[in-house]
Amino acid sequence: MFSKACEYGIRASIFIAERSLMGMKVSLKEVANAIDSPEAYTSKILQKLSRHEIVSSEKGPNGGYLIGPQQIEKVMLNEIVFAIDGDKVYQGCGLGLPKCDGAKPCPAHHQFKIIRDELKEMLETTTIKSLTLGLSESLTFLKR
Amino acid sequence: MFSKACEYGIRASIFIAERSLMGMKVSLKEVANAIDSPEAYTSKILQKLSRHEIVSSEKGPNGGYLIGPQQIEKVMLNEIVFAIDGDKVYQGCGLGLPKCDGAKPCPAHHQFKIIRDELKEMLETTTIKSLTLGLSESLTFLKR
DNA sequence: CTTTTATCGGACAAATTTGTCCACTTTAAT
DNA sequence: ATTAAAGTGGACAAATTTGTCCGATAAAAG
Ligand code: FES
Ligand code: FES
Repeated sequence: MFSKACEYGIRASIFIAERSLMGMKVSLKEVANAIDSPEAYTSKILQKLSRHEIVSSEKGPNGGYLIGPQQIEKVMLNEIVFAIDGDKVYQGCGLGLPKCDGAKPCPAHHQFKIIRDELKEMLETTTIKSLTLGLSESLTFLKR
Repeated sequence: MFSKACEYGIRASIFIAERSLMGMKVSLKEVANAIDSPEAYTSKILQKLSRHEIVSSEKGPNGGYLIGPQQIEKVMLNEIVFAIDGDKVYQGCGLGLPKCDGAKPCPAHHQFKIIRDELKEMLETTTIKSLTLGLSESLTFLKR
């Protein structure tokens, strides 16, 4: 569905959001450990999210990543997907034609459009914050 | 959503099915041309579909690919996806955890499960034959 | 039986994605 | 000021996916 980079990005954002809600910053090492991802690779992904102003980063001792109080209410899943994977989820044809185009559709356009529209709706209405809810009670997990 | 190989595989199957319904066989070259795919790569994919008994192949002069009269009524989209991409569509976690597992779910499991179940349902109930319908009237397209 | 035509399958090559390393910058603490 | 602790960013490496080449195999036609 998404690239591995995007999966890491979402998991990382959820973790940072959870800690930010508790008023904490987290280091790269903590993120990588929490979501079980390669540290340096995760760093690249967080840089991208930082440039897209989805997460904030602070350098120096006691630095780390966080999501500010205003941002945390607003960041939707689709922003992270868009920042990392671009618009291929939105514009891509299920059968691989250059672009999904209802005016010249592939044979499965109708079937795929239904699914894709629902996925889009889900991504656009799900906040990162809402995804942190089950974490502290161990109802949900960021690694296994 | 799917690998490129899988996209080629579905497009190829739809094309072969359309011709098979007209009682024709098609050569590798015709397939690759019809779906705008690299010939040798398409060959690998058709071999895989052939080994999974989704399409039939015949060697020698007047050889080519076809889908038999019984098969064409039965082949569903999900069989092609499964033959090429395996069960990652079915078992994969949306956030990249090793396996989607409701007993130890990722934070977005609920949201993803809804989408994935619908995708699964769609793939399992859509026949290749049904996807050929708009082709001859140029209502749908296998390449652009 | 030979030739021609087609798929089969293994080895190889290119491109993309994923992952690593290290020098650099920024910032806080001493 | 100096040092140590963090993220930054560029170059590189490994792995995976995508794509190519070519000889082997099978079958029909002459
Ligand atoms: S054209 Fe293929 S999904 Fe829309
Ligand atoms: S565990 Fe992540 S989608 Fe089910």
